[in-house]
Amino acid sequence: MSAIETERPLRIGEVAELVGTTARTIRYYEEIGLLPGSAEREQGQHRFYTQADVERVREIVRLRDLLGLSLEQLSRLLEAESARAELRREWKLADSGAERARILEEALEHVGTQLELVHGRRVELEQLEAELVAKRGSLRERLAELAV
Amino acid sequence: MSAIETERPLRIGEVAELVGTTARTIRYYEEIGLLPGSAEREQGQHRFYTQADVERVREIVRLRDLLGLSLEQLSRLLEAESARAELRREWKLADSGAERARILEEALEHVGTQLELVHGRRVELEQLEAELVAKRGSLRERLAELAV
DNA sequence: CGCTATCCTTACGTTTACGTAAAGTAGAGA
DNA sequence: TCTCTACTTTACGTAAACGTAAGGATAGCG
Repeated sequence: MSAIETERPLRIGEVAELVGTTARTIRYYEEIGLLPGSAEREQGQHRFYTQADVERVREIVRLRDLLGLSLEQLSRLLEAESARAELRREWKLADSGAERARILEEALEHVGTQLELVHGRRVELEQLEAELVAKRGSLRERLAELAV
Repeated sequence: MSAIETERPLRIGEVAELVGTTARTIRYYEEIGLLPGSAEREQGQHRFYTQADVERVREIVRLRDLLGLSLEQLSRLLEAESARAELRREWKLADSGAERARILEEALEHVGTQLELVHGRRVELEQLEAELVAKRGSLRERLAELAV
């Protein structure tokens, strides 16, 4: 998986295609603060993205599709990610172990929040699936009984 | 769970409260064909619901919240339910075993469709959950390493 | 039979999550 | 340096899923 090319910057259209969405959507997500939007970009200049950015967009789309949250709720849930990006920067500057521990603990909490939500959803779906399986079983039974 | 009272007909407001939604939503679902809407009701008369109707609404809301489908997609998925209600009526008239077998088989297929979708969703969520658990694990590890 | 709460229909309003069009600009390659 | 494509911003459009308000009718109770 290592790179032939050294992180060629991607344009918004390429990112969109890679992720399976549209440029408009990516701009929109930036507009509402779901995506960061590089600070050193001035009016009119093109947006450029790294591979990490692509991953981020991918994750957002994934969560959007899997959990049924509004983008605002998703935004709050992803303070996690936004914060983690921020923390990664801080990480490099932090020298004391205590500093680093604090950063890791925050990250842990964020992941915990996400996990709770995802776990809850999964359990609900599992429950529903079980009920459907049961229903199917009973139908099959009745069908078998008819075939005596 | 047996009844003190014999199926008192419910009004739309009661149903809404029981399910945790609004009367408007129930009317809307009827409007777009997601809910049947009793045929023998004339212009201006109140809607009345049975306990079975409540269950149906509950299931719709549940599916709406758990799967991220549009109401139209949900509608198609629930041809299942609508059809099954219809089939239940037919059931009482059907005398030949072959007839009954056909009805059961159709029901089975509908349940199968739903199950496929729900199962797929669950697997995706499970995958996501696993990834999050892994992430948490790695964070914990790094945190422990700091504390040596 | 009258009262009142809840319902009815009709219709316009609202939010979310983008789509789409227009007019102009940036940037990679020849 | 020119050119062409993919980008930029601005702004209006839209579909889905209801919310809400108005004006009037119904159903159960006393």
